[in-house]
Amino acid sequence: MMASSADQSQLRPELLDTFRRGDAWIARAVVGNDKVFPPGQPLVTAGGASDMIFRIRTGWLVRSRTLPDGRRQIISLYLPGDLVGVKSLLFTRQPDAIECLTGATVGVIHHADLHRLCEQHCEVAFRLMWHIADEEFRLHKWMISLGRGTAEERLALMFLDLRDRLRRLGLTSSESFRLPMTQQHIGDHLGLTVVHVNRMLRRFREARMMTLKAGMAMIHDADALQRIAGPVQDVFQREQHEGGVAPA
Amino acid sequence: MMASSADQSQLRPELLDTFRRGDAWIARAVVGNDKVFPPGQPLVTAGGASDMIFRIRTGWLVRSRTLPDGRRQIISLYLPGDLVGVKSLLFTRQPDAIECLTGATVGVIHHADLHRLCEQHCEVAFRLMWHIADEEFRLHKWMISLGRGTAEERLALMFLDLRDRLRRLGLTSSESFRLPMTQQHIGDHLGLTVVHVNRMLRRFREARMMTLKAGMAMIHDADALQRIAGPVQDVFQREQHEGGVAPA
DNA sequence: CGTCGGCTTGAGGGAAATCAAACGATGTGG
DNA sequence: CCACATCGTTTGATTTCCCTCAAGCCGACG
Repeated sequence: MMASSADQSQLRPELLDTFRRGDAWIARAVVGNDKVFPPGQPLVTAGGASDMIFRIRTGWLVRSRTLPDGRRQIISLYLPGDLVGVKSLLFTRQPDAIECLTGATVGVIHHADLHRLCEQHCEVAFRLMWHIADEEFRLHKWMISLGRGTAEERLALMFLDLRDRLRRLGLTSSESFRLPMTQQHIGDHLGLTVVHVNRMLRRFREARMMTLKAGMAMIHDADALQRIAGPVQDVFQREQHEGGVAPA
Repeated sequence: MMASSADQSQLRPELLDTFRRGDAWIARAVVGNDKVFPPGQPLVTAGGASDMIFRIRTGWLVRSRTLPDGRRQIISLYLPGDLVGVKSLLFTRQPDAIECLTGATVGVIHHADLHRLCEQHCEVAFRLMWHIADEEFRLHKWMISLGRGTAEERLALMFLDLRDRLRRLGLTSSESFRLPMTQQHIGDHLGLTVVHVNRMLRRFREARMMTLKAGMAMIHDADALQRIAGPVQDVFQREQHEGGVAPA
């Protein structure tokens, strides 16, 4: 069974069991409703409506918004195990597009079924609420990075964050992982241009901190990345590294 | 009765009634539990725990995060009618500080009471879920602004957004409103330095678009601001102004 | 009257954007 | 099999937006 991100989060321990049961109900509901999407395929288009939510089995999705003049912001990345589109339960339309970064297989649940499930098992509603809260939690983190971080800090933070997320999911145990994003994607996520992302990556490479090549990210010196990202991380992330990074 | 932001949002109409009932229960629960805080007083400190949530009666609150080197990001602004700290129901600790921008009176509900209320009336749980979803919705909007907007765009967007929020709450009907933020606050919210905020404000003033003086914001040319903010607004906001801003 | 917080303005520097072009893979069709 | 088109990456030169540093100003307040 795939580990859930709740295990490592700040979820109140007394709620963990409720969480797990809700999750299990949802997992059961999507069995047999898998859909396969090719890379680049939109699941939801900007300004459109939707009557289903998704649970990713394999592949990466992104939520993004594109401005009329072409500027684009990738708001969040979704990995296997994530629920996607939960807010569409509440809102008629939504201004973001959700699309595949890689080929992806996702389980589909229609709103009607989910509503029924919520009524029958209130842990499901709880699970959905937790999902939204967790996503917001993550957004807070990125707000700091976007608003106050330098290009280096944003990059370092992103790589460490992805490594940790993938580890938690058991999708990698080493310091290297598959990263199915072009440098353009990375720029759109971090609010930088491709050109500048490229330059910063070169700097990381030359400092032997990490390499990004052929869709593979390899972290050579996690401590160094950690030192760069440290200032823009939140209290909890910093606490985990307190022992390793001794202050002068 | 104060208008709620759900009225103008994309909340599914069939849920509006549920929303209102949940809101009413919460409103009833806070009666008589008012607390008064002076300006600058923290309600929740970064890294701390909390066993209560708040509903603002009067005054402004901010959620902010401060980095060890002094950089600061104001993540969100809370106005009268807003619920604050709802996510603390789910998480043990949280990395943000929540504090008063002005003197404020807030209704307090303890987690225990809220839990009971949720069990008795499931509309309450729904109301809480909507709150989190709505806040996330708003964060998405700011991500674009922070990641891809210019200083002018961010400022214009903020003023228009605040004006609209205050109008919806019935706290202003004109183009001017009380803005209890220093330019430092504004900078911390938009990811800019005070100095640069000041320069951009001067530019707005010299272009006779808007003035900020003695804690009062006065919008003189809303269309012009709208033209500046337009590109970084979401589809829905733009649609509202389509008629007014004819394309060339 | 002095000081303190917030506002304002100037001068200079730096981080990231823009503009432009070349390069390397990968794929495709003649 | 090679011409060539496409897509992503890489690098250089230049510009611009915003930051930093610094100082003066204004009103509030003890």
